[in-house]
Amino acid sequence: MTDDELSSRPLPTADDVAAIAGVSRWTVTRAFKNNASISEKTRAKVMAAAEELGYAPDLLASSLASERSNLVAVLVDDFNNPHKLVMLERLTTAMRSAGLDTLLVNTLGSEDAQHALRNATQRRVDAAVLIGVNFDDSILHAALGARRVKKLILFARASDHPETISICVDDVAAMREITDYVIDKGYRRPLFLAGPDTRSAHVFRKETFVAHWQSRFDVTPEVLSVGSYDPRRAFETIERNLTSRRAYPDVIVCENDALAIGAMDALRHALGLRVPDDIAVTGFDDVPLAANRVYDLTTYRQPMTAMAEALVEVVLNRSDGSGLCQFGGRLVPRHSA
Amino acid sequence: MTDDELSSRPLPTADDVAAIAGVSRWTVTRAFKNNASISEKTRAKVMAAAEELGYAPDLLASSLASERSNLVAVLVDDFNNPHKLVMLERLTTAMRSAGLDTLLVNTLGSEDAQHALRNATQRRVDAAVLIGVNFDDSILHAALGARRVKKLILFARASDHPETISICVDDVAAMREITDYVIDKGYRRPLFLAGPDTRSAHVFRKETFVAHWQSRFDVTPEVLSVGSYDPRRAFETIERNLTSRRAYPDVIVCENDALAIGAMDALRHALGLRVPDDIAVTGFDDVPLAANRVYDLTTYRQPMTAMAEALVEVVLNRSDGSGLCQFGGRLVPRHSA
DNA sequence: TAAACTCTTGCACGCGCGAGCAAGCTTGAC
DNA sequence: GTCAAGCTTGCTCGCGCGTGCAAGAGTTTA
Repeated sequence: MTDDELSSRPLPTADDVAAIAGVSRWTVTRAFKNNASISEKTRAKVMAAAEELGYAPDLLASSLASERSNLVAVLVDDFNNPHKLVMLERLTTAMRSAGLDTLLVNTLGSEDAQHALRNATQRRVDAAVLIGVNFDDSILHAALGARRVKKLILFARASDHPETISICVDDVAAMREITDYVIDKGYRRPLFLAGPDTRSAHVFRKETFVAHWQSRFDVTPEVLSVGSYDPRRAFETIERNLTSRRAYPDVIVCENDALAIGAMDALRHALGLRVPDDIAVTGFDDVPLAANRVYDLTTYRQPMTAMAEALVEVVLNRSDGSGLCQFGGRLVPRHSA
Repeated sequence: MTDDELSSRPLPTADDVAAIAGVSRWTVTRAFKNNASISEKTRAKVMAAAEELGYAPDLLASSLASERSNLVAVLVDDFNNPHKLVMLERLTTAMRSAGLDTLLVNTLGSEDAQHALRNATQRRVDAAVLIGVNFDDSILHAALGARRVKKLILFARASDHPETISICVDDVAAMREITDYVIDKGYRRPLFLAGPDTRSAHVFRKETFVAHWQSRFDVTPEVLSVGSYDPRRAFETIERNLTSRRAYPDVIVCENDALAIGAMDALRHALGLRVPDDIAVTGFDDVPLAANRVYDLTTYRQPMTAMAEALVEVVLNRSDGSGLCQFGGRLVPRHSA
């Protein structure tokens, strides 16, 4: 058959396949479904006919007729952090091998999350995954209150909201490990560099660091807030804050790698200091750039693949989503601290 | 009404809204459609009822009933290049404001593109956008031959395939501009660092550079191939290739920023050279990191926003997709060359 | 005031498939 | 050979909305 014939022909449906295979339409449906009650012989017959026609089930019609769409919305509000790309890669990989498709939703600024969420639910997504940073209580409430989204999952972020499912590392354990590492290395004048000040959906790294350091030395470590995870703003914050000082900290513990990289750049290029000789730096996430010899950043790697797989389990209802904030990661010691 | 009431109730349909507004279901549909034949008065009435119920049209059912899904698949095969994040951000922004949703498809390695494409078409996407690098002829043929995808768009990449739509900068003009810039700066011993060797869907930067340099000096510049856009591999390639040399090039012209950054790292940290004093470097793309003071990379910025908007026009059939590979970008001179 | 026109509204039918039940078939024990 | 039990297959009805046409309402012109 020629291209022209193909182009003018509508896509084959289950009826077409059924006609060729000599079975009913519903048998065709069963052939494409796991655990369906169908004999191997007829399934083979159906598959052969499907192959011949180039048939593939219409997921749209399937979603409409059933309660499952196998579509998951992933909402992202921060495209500046390269770590998001790593997350997207892991998530899409895990989801695709489980037959789940990804609807990527850009929340276009913090005020837009509600629209984004509504938009996603109009496509009947089975779940919405938030991998952004600026999602606060009002958004969670709106999303859950209206019941427009079946499942709300926070990825790599904790939440105390009871109807939300969080999948993340045990931030407390992780940050304690970093703190102890820094202390073991002999640093005693720390500065904690924090990101945005979100409320319910956030990380507990700052609080943990402060508390743990206090418990070890009975002094409250200094905290500096950048307001976002933008490396450029971290650069400016460090530059502005440190230039007028008489005494520098000896280590800057950062809430994530984006901040750490901005901080290192500021230390070296704005203040003319050496890392780690003058001031050490630690991060969190282990972004690709952290392994770069320029930065060689001591950081903490989250078990992203395992977390993505856990997310799939939750979406498929094979997990109730409890106890998913206890993932253990791995401290990656490098040269920066 | 309580949360419980809401949770047990199915989502409102157009029928529910119609009942409250005292109109027919089709009038409700019209109220949500632009350019529909409906009076302002009834539209207001419908909207009030919809607001009351929290109704939003079901895009799934809408897609099934019509020939448009307002869904666009974006296929990505390379999550290592941070530039992809910029593209995704621009694309999703432009598409969402045009009412198009994004299906993010990870092609999971080069052999998987066909499955990915089929997967996308099962959701009736209006178009498939390829922003990867490893899409070659066989994939384009399979996709177009089976007619399973209505529109195949290559973003930021040229193609000579007649049934494919390319949206990209004029690589020839861009690369000539870079070449002339490098020449004007006085560099005379160039090395071109190329990425993967894809066939039909690729950039013409290498060819243009070679041809243009030849036309200026009548000598063929040296070309080194990395095989991918991975900065680490660029690092290794440069390190391995330059260490055993007696004479260095005075400028390395890279096919994109990822390569340029890997090359700069190798020059500085593996070979102990200074950039640009010993060897200058240029890139292409203007990734966020290029503006970092550590790299301060001379590069070329593609008009990503305009390109994303052009893509939307193509998807919405407001453009036939011709002449979309003539976008003009901007050379961004920085310190690296 | 009637005719002609435009704008607005309602409706039959279909998009492709799934849940759940009922009928047909096979198998094995008696 | 008979009947119950299990397995396999077919089918009715519906998911929520769009297309295209026809009827109704409103407006203008002669």
